[in-house]
Order: sequence, then structure tokens, then C-alpha cells
Amino acid sequence: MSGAAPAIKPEVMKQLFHPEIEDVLPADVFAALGDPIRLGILVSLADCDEVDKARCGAFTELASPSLLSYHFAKLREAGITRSRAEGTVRFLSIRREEFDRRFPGLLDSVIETARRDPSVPRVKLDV
Amino acid sequence: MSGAAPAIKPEVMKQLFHPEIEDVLPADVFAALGDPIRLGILVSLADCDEVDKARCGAFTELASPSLLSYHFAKLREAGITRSRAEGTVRFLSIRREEFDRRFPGLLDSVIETARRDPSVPRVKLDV
DNA sequence: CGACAATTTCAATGATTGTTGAATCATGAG
DNA sequence: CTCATGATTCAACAATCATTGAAATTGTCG
Repeated sequence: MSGAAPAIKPEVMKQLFHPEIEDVLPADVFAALGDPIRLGILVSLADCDEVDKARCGAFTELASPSLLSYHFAKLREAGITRSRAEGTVRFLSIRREEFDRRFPGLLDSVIETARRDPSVPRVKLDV
Repeated sequence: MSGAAPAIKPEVMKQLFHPEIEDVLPADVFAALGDPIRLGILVSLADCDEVDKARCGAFTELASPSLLSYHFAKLREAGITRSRAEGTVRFLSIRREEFDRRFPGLLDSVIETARRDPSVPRVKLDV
């Protein structure tokens, strides 16, 4: 709606692509949530969220590094999470404000649903 | 939890399988919601719901009969909808109370999310 | 520099998905 | 009984998915 064109830098773009929150579609969000490992990542983030302090490497109980990377990308491309690189480490966080503005109330009930269910795996993220 | 065993009639079971709501997993629900046609069926049902009065044949604007049948099955197997056969016609409805008991608040925000988004197709179900 | 650690990428795999069109199966009408 | 109708099933297909393990990438530290 605002005139600001994306103006994406292609070199940086190759990795760590984050969609504009306006471009995210409901069906894509739900598809991204349709996997137990990804739900596990989400609730673990939600239950830790000392915002932006969750290292990607803290999720190794859930899957192998390469598979985790795959799932991180799915969540990121669905507009649910943000990945920030800092040195050799990556931090993962929920795009809370943006996402809540785009889909009010949705994330809360999704997280609550996942949190309540024992079929969703969890990771204790150190504070 | 309650002692009442399912006691399912196998002849009727072959088609129209509905899972026990307790057996439905969050990831399966979200996977079922991860498709625009299925979201369209859901919001159309939610916006009509003169409960149990929605014929399957009323959704033909969304897809071909055979594809609709496929999507109906997905929603049904995810515990979201109920399909009732009456003569040569089938009626479709949302498993509201059960689902809300199993996942409180979830369906409301899912439907609201889908309703608000123009990417989700809709069908006007005659009252 | 060179070894190391944290992640991502790549190639390969089998499984599942969404879609199509033809065939099938009931049921109710004539 | 036969025929049309509403809906599901089946076979086929390309596309995408989740998963694996090996290789490449990037930054840190000695």
C-alpha cells in the first residue's frame, strides 16, 4: 500500500529471505505450521522469548542441524520467524508485532494450542 | 476418558471416516488448513452455518467435484468438519463444540484470519 | 595462516500433495 | 427396471515435502 518498493539486495537476499508481512498469505502460514517439528520450534521460542536470544543451535534435540535449517527456512519464509546472523551464530525469534498486526489474535491461539498438546516436542532454551 | 467405546459400524465406516476429536493432532489440523480451497470451504461454512444445511454441491465454484471431494476428506480427517449423507446428497458442517473443546479459541481466530483475507475464495451458501 | 565451530546448501531419496478426468456407486424419479 | 444426479473413488501425473549425509560457507581464535 505504501509506495516503498522492496529494493532488495540480491547478494544478501540469497540467504535469510524474509517476506514483507503484507505478502504473507494465511494458507502459507498454516502450511508452515503443519509440522510437529516446526510447531515445536515455535512453542520453544514462545516459552523462552527473552527476545532474540534463542540460538539456532539450541534446537538440536528436535532434529539434525541440516533438517533444522530446512524447518527454520520454512518458518521464516512464512513470515512467522526472523533469523538474525551474529558472527558465526544465528538467532531466531518470532515476528510478534508485525505478525499480530497482520493476523490479530492468530499467533496467540496457535501457540496456546501447540503448548497444550503433548505431541508437540519442546526444547528448554537456557535463559 | 469416558468408558463409551466407539462401536463403529464397519460398512458405514468405509466412507465418511471421522476421527475421535481426542485423536486429532495440532499439526494435522494446521496441515489441513494449509490450502486456500480448504480455507475457502471453512469460511463459507462459518458464514452460512445454518448448521448442517450446507450441501457439498454448493461449493462447485471453488473446484471440480472430484477435487472438492478430496478437500472435503482432508478437512474431515483432520477433525474440522463433519459430513452427513442424506439420500443422494451430502451435508457438510463444522464440528464446532467438539473442536472448541479440544482446541479452545483456535477455530475462531483461524476463521477470522481466513475471513479477513481476500486470497481466500468464498462461496455464498443459500439460506 | 589454518583449524574449528555453527549453519546453510546441495544432491539424492521416498513419501505425500494437489489436480485431472474417467469410472464407479448410490439413491430417487419416471 | 432404467435413467439421471450427487458425490466419491481410482489411476495417473508433476510438484513439493521431509529427511539424510556429505560438502560448502562464514566467522572466530590460536
